[in-house]
Amino acid sequence: MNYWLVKSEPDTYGWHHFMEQGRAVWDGVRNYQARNNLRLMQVGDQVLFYHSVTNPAVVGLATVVRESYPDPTALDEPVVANAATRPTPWVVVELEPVMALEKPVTLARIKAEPMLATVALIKQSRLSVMPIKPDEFELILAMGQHAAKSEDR
DNA sequence: GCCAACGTTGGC
DNA sequence: GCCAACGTTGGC
Repeated sequence: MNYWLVKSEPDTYGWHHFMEQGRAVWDGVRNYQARNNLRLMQVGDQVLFYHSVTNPAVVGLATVVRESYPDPTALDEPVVANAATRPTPWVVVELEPVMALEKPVTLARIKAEPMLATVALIKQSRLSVMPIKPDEFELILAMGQHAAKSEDR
């Protein structure tokens, strides 16, 4: 099993919206590195759901329920002239929520944790779909389940 | 609202 | 193939 982190702006598509829908087609990714990561996702992989821009934090856990297929929202775009023979290069996966974290793991806490200094979230702040190492994943999840810490929010 | 970092585009 | 200009993302 692999572990990932996906970003979404809460004002555009937040965790609560995701929970209400119960399932999301993760479309609109238009970055090759992020696309490559989508292609590697397998059913059952665990996905951290991160809110960017507004109160940046990991807020929930999701899982992959359908592997990558061509992004239907890309078909209208003038990406490829010969669309008849060459499909869009962009893909989607489908995700379902597993649980909300008891306490959001803020970007500030992630940055303050030495063991998380190498996560792509920090090193490559603009990447919207990134792999997470198992140890890092477990730590972030644990940080989100410990209601004790009082220093933030 | 500002700005730094990054990715993409297009001229040469 | 290089690089400047430009657009976008995302933290603060």
